[in-house]
Amino acid sequence: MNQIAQNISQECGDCPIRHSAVCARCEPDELTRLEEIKYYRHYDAGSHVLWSGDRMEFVASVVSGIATLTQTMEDGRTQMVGLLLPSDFVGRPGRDTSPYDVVATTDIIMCCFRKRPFEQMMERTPHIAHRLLEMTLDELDAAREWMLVLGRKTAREKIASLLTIIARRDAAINLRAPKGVLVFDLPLTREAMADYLGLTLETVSRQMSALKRDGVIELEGKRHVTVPDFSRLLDEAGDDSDGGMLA
Amino acid sequence: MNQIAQNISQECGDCPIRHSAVCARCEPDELTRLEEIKYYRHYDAGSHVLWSGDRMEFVASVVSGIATLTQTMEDGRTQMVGLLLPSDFVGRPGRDTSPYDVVATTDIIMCCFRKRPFEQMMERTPHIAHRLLEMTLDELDAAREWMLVLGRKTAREKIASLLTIIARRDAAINLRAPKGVLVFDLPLTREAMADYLGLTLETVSRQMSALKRDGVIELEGKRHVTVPDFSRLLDEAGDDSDGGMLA
DNA sequence: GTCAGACTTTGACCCAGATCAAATGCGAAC
DNA sequence: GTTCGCATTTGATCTGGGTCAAAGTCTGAC
Repeated sequence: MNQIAQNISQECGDCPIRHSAVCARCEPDELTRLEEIKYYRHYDAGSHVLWSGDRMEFVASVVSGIATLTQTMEDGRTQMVGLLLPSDFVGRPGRDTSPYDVVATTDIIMCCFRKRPFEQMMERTPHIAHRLLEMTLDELDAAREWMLVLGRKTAREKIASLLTIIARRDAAINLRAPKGVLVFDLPLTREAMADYLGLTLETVSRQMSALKRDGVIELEGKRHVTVPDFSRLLDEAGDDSDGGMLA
Repeated sequence: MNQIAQNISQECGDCPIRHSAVCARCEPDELTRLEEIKYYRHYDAGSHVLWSGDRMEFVASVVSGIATLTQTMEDGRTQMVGLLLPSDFVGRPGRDTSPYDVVATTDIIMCCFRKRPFEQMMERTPHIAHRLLEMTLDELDAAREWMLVLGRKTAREKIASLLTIIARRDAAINLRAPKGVLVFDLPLTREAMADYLGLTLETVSRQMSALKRDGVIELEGKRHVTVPDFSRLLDEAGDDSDGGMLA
């Protein structure tokens, strides 16, 4: 299941998420102190990072890979409430049980900090607290955006909205503007997409087929997606024409 | 429309939200500095505090009354993404246009801070930044809880969930435990409830009638609600039996 | 007291998406 | 290369909640 990660002792200075994670604003000396309390951890695709109700021993940043935050009702209905990408933060200072299941969708590496030392450090270094506030506000905006999707959009618009988000993220990683032709891989199964969108996997599949039939997307295999015209996809998502802006 | 509030110059020390708003953690001297940059503002029921896209000149705390945060699509579909109760915070340091409409549901009084001075003050007083982080994390949890409601619950469960929230809040204000018999007034119209729940007002009305018929609630007029057995209501909401806990 | 207008309830019907069921890939293990 | 298991697609049917329409009901203004 979960092993202590490869002993490639990484230095924060070389870290791929150095400039976007919770440590983004830290000065070199602060980074040094963080390095003392951090450790890496690897999780296999499909394994649980945290179970809802679990005691959390640490907070962490996703270094690589993708994880999901989900809530499940007693009868098994589940709703994804967050998609964790590299640099996203897991856990809440001052709380010690997780209200959500955190599941690795792909193999992931997490940069973990034991909770107590991290909390102490947060009190002493405003750079961390400030960055965490900023990230939390971004997540809150994203959650509210998603409430509109869940509450008011049709199945087709929901799918298009999700594709839009993934396409944007992918473009951002590759330092390209999200417009024109875009190509990316879906990091989620149809079932995970359904859990994100409040749909069934059958409906997800049907709407993917419909978008393909209508030329909004092209599929190669199940996961490899080409968007011939990003603005067309935006229209399908029902978003404001300008497409809004992310942080 | 909006007038500068009654000139009852309030002192922070006597403020009803003194211990739960963004200023909750402030020391007396910090409060003094806040008092210098704050001003009260009154909005009539039904009026807009902010329009989506507006430049925000201030951030603010709700002192009394209820406001809503909503998002609207071009074709008019709207989704409420936040319910602002006394002590809740409006606005985001570091951003200057509102992504949402903020509408006063009842007459409200806001304690406003001009943005620039507030931001400067936040940098100097960690008590404010820390409290704001805490409040934002709570809101994020609430938003995620709401994603489960929007994505996976039936209309009846949605209504019961909303009633649960309002009943809990009301019990908290009156310093009573949320259990047994509860009585409160609905602060929202059927349409606002629908916008919150991702339903139509007709469905809201039908489900309210159904809950009444089934003895889960009693109605006196349209707004005055009696819950004879809170645990029954919790069951209807489909929440975990323990009812979860709020901050 | 009554009138106008907004809010709410109720009914009839319809449809998007759920449910149930069966094929169809498709990759990993042997 | 065959087989097993899983993800996905597709089809048939059902239904919860939406839509359209018509009554109530309440409140505040006069």
